[in-house]
Amino acid sequence: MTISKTNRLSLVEQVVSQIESLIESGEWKIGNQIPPEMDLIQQFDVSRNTLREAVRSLVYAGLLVTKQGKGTFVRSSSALGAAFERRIQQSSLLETLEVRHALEREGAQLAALRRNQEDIEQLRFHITACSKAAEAKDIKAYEEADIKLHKSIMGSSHNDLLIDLYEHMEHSLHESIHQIVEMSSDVNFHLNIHCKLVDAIIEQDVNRAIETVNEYIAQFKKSIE
Amino acid sequence: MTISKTNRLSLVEQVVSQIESLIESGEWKIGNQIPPEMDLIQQFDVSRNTLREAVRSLVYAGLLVTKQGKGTFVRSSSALGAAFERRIQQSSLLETLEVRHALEREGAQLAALRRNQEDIEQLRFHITACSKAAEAKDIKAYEEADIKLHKSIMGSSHNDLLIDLYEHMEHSLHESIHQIVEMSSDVNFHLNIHCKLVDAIIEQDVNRAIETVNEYIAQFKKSIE
DNA sequence: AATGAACCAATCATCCTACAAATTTGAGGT
DNA sequence: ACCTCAAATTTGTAGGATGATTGGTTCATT
Repeated sequence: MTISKTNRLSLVEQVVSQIESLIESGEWKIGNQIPPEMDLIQQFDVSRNTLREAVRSLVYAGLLVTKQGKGTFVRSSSALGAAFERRIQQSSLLETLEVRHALEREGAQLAALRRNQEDIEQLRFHITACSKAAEAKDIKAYEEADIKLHKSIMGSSHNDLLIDLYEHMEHSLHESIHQIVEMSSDVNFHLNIHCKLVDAIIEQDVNRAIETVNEYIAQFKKSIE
Repeated sequence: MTISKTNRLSLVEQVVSQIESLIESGEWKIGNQIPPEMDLIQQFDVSRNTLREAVRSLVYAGLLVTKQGKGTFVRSSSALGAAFERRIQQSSLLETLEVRHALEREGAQLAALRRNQEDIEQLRFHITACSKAAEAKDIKAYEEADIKLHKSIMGSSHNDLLIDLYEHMEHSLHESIHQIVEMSSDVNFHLNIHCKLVDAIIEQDVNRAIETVNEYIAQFKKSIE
């Protein structure tokens, strides 16, 4: 016995797979509207039910989003995001922060090792934006710039899986950054630590980069106790 | 403005949500068969299409699995698993290893801080199992014991989100552990490092725990270069 | 010309019936 | 006891009909 068990893919699974390919290959670009159901029914040569089950699966996974009366649009090219965000919502702030610590520490370490000239320019640009926003006391702008800086650091790690995971903690990031900026009346302290981190990454000082991440995560932790 | 945008949930989304609750609450246990479509149609008072779209979404997410002619069964209680595994499959071994590093470093740190008496017993049990398997030169048993040890360490962190993420790297874990055990003819070195890590966690020596993780991950990295 | 009401077209959402395919069950014959 | 095959159960696929939402068009009123 023990012949291949799940050898046959259902029609729905085949359609799902094809749509995934279309999205990943960039043929269906993020933000764009995909053809209406009727067209896809003909394109894939399946019934409406089959197509809808496939599309609905990808909507749940976060790759597509449907808007009644308007159409269906490509939302993301990775199914990891929606699941991760859903899971994060069920977690405490502390748990999420610790996972952030895990990802940011690794990200900072790798960034210090691998950052190239382009990364350095990006980092300098975003840290300058943070600085300006802090000077102008524009809290909202500071938060925005801070998030972009964090993403830019993560991007300098050149590890797509890590980047992907971090990307989808953005909502949680917003929350915690907002909280910390509100609580600590001293934005400059926050800014200083980030400067230190960017310096360490640019100078490829791995240990200092890691220690700096540890430092500001510890600060966060204290503030939510 | 900022009036509620997506205030209305579609029927399918409502059914999905209800099924998720049934699974998470344990009312539908993992491995068990769920009621047939016809029963669910009556239970949720929706059409077959609507119900099927909901079920199909959860199948894609990895929570359910359907078998034509037999029924639908609960596969997992977390949607993160399937998405994460799918994403990992597209990643290189190096990328995955670095994410493992991120999670294991954080896990070890938190374990050293939070391990309780029960954790200590678990850790001792699994490290002993590793030891015995190494003595008996039973590679397969060693790999099994090693994975259980790693999970046990992660469990000692008492961070459910971290545990959940790590849980679903198991397949990747298998691969890399197999590879490292095969390559390094010296299993004792591998075992020793793990003993050191467990010791550090039991003694609540945070820095040594982190350094030990760094040490064996660096070893892994060398081996796949 | 500006406004707004009524209408229309496109698109997704839901429901319905029917049949196909896979699996299990059980009746009936040997 | 064993085999055969039909029936029942369950998921898979097809196709049609109607409702709901959105966006745009037309057109009369001001």
